[in-house]
Amino acid sequence: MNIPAPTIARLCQLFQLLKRFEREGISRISSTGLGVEMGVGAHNVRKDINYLGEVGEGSAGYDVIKLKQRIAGSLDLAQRKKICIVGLGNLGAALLEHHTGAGIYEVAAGFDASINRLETIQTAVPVFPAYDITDVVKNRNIELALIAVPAQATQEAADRLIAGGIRGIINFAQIVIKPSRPGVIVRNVDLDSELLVVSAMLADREGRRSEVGSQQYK
Amino acid sequence: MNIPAPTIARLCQLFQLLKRFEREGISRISSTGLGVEMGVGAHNVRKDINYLGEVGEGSAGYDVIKLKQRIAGSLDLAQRKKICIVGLGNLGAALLEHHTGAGIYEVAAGFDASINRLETIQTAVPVFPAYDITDVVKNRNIELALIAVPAQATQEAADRLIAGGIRGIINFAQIVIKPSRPGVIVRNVDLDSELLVVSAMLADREGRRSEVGSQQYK
DNA sequence: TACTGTGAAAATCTTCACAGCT
DNA sequence: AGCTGTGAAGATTTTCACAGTA
Repeated sequence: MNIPAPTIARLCQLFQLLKRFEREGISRISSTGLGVEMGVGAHNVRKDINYLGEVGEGSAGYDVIKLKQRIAGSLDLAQRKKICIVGLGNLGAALLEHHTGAGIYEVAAGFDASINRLETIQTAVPVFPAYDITDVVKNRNIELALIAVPAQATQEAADRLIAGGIRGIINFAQIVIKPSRPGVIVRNVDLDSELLVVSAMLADREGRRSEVGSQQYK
Repeated sequence: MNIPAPTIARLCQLFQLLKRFEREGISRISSTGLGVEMGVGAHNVRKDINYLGEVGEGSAGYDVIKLKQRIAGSLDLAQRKKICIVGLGNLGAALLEHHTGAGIYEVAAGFDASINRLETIQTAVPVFPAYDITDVVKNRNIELALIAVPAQATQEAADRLIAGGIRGIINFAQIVIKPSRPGVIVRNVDLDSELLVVSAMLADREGRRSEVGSQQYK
């Protein structure tokens, strides 16, 4: 309980990395090695792992499988979760396929407001009209949702999902969802904003801003 | 120079929000109003804006247009940037369309390793084989790239982009890119990890972890 | 010897409180 | 009166340094 959010994010990244090591047959790895692979310092890796209690073996680094299981156990990552995708436009449809084979999640449903879209889409995932969101989420015990609808439809989609008992949402629209029930975790992944952020960081780091205003940074 | 990264991210979000206000005909807004819309405190909004120097007018909140222009000027967000997309699978192809109409960026090229894919894809964006990445990026002055290729092909794609002079990369694969030249900004947007993070936060916040190990959090 | 685990220091980021402007 | 701008306090996160262990 109460692991800092950045640590949680890095532990998830670490979890994925350990799965790769397992596939590649690497069975033991040091914090330094992990740090290189994750792009963070070895200190940071050890500190993060330390939130889970002791795992390493004194001198010989971490056992890949044990560490992976420890993270999965602590963060409830062991069993597949059911997810759904709301909005089956270009992005939503791509997500539908993208995640099917991943192994971490089962895509249990797709939703779209357009009946026409539901009839023409080619997919093995069962799809439903948007007005069924609440019922389907409830009846199939879907835990997580990806929302890939136009900005102005996002809040309503979220409300329906939450009414059905959804526990977490990843939102691809450039609008902030106001959860109608507390405890729902929302993460925003706005592609346009990501591009802006990269541009802005370049401008800031290089001091290449245009001189529209007169004020300087303090 | 030297604006904190979280502030840069929020300023970009703010920039998008102001564009929406402009479309909706809202011309003036207070820090409180902005905070509600962005899901952060009014203090935070003022502090962020303050990095740009003075903008507000003492008593009456911020002028939407002026504030937007100030952000654009300081963060070099005013003119469209050229971007490209590497990897035209489900996700890459969706991104190709997703961004075409956004207005912030011009999608100047797409790349894929499969010639067959290049011949069959339907798009108005010019597409090229992967081995042309370096030349096309250089000749067309493309500044930013989205990488949506399989994990094992990611580093090579990045190397080619960087050789062509790319300045920023958004990476959709679950692998950390090691830039072959300093100064390139890389942001990772791994969809699987995002889902894991949401799961993990739920587990952590609710103390619902399974008792695989014996240790507790400290 | 090579590595982890962890308290403490440092850096970063957020929140507060209130002076100052319109 | 209502709102911004900002130094200072507070909280959080990262980095460090080194004791402890196999």
